[in-house]
Amino acid sequence: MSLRHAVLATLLPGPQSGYDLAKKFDDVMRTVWYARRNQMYGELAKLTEAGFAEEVAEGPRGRRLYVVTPAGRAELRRWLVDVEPDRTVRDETMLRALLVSTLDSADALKVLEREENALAPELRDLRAFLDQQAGAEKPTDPLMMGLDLRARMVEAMLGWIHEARRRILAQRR
Amino acid sequence: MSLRHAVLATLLPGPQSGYDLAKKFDDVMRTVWYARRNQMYGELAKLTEAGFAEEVAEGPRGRRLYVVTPAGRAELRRWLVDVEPDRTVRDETMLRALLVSTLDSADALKVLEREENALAPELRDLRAFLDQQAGAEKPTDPLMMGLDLRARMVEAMLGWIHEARRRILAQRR
DNA sequence: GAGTACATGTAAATTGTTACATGATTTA
DNA sequence: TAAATCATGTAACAATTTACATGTACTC
Repeated sequence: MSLRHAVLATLLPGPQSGYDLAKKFDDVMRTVWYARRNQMYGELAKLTEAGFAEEVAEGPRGRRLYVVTPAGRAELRRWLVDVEPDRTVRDETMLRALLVSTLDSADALKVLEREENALAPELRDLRAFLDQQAGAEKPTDPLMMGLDLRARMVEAMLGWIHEARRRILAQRR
Repeated sequence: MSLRHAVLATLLPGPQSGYDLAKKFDDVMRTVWYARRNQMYGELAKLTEAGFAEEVAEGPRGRRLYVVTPAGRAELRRWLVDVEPDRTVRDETMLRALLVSTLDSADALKVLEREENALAPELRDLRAFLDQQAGAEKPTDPLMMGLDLRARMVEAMLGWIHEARRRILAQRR
């Protein structure tokens, strides 16, 4: 049940609506803990009921703004520091990578190329953004740290793709 | 719905029971697509109903052995080659890494250290196994390729942890 | 005034988790 | 013969996905 804490942390910077959070999940959280728009509203309701968030204002178009309560901050800290992490993984990209080796070499190379074409531009954009932000005031900013981690992950995946291709081509002869 | 294809691929090498598959998911698939023991039985039933697997024998203790049918092989290939991958991620380790920056520096360093202590031995074991297997006959074996990918991912995460620690300590002064 | 983006939800179906139930065979 | 491991499942609950429903404010 990590969605609760992902939402709590995303709400931390200040009063935001479910819609605002959904956008942040699409932009920043997507590569870490994906969630759909309609999950936000349910989670905000549960968070409010539990006393970890509260509604502070209503804006135009029925917009409801929430903030994290002190109890919510404490809960987030408790979860990060005291709760033993659930290290189980469910990553379709990795699963597909693993299963590529069940294909014949032509299919395998095709699939690997598609992955590379999806990941290479992402890494380029990440690197460009991070380089541009280098030397900024806040090097420990969650966004910066998160994007740096993502860049390292994508780089590792691309390195693996090159190695996989090399092995498949070597075995062909 | 990747479980279906993860099970199909795991069943590929030959006749196996739900129990056998569960063990493989615990050992090898754990770092890619985790699934519980009791999910296997349900998935095998669905796979059989869909014609992608079939029961071929009964062993001792009610052990039921399944194999992948030709239709199952075709389905696995179709999914890998023709179905656009779902690249959404849900990774608690990455989520926690991102949220570490919401903590004060003492807590953050503590949490980073715990992660490092969990990952460093895993990487050591992976490297030892891969080095030992280097030069084996089957360099494109799914297990080898999967472990190589996992090693690269863990390495990337450890690199990020060191960078995160460096930034936190630098900001302290 | 039309189109776009904003904004919040609900219902049904699927997938995954937790807890429990049951019994067989092997090994010490 | 007791304990460990093998072996399959079900029921209730929680999380997630998909599809739908509804209406508001801004911008051209």
